[in-house]
Amino acid sequence: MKIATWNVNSITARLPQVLEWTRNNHPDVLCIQETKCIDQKFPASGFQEIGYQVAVFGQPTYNGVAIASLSSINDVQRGLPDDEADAQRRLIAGTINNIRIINVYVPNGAEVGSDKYEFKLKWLARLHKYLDNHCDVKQSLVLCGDFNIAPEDRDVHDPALWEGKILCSDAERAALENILQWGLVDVFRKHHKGGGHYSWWDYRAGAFRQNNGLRIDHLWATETLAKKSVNAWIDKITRTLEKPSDHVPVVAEFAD
DNA sequence: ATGGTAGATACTCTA
Repeated sequence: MKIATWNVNSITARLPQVLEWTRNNHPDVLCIQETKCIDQKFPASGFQEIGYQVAVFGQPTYNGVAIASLSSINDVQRGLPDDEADAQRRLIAGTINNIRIINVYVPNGAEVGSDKYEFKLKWLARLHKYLDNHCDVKQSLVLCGDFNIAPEDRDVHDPALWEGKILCSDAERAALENILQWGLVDVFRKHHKGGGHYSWWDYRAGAFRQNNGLRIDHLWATETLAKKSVNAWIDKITRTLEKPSDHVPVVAEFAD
């Protein structure tokens, strides 16, 4: 079972690239963030043509999440249970081959201390509450997506530069650690202990060229599933393509 | 303290 997560920064702008990557890498499940696309316009047929079905939860211009899967997607949930009707669309969950998949696009937070920052911390607390009240830690479960947080300094190209900044602040890291403590394992870190592994590079100031990246896209699993993890990797090559997303796929493989 | 780029939508907002 191969599961991947990728913030594509617009599914319509990235469709040919996403379909080609999916055909070449053939994940069982691809969790997509920042689709920036209403459900009626989601290019579902493109995925169907290569053997995938999709579950989508989008909105115009911003946010939006989707799951593409080779097998059927059951018990789909769109949004957090305590979301307002017009809430930003940042979570979609479904059960595939008896694995509960929770795909999230955590708010960016803009700047430490801003309203958006407070919204981010509250959203993370609500995600934690969702796990507590609606998920089973003993089940095979994956929480993956764009977390918009680098958990530790080894996930940051220049920790001194980023210290206390958005994506790296203590409160964000603490909120993330609380969610991990619910009973999840960072599957990438099971296989790679060192620094220099990033999943996002800013479009600006030649960040990718200088490898000025952060590891903010994650794939976490409950212990039941994590112990079956045989490999995990970040597919950096997609960032070198023409018109790339600013994020690259994170992939994990599990024994059946 | 600010700029750099990209995407969608409508000339601005978000990241």
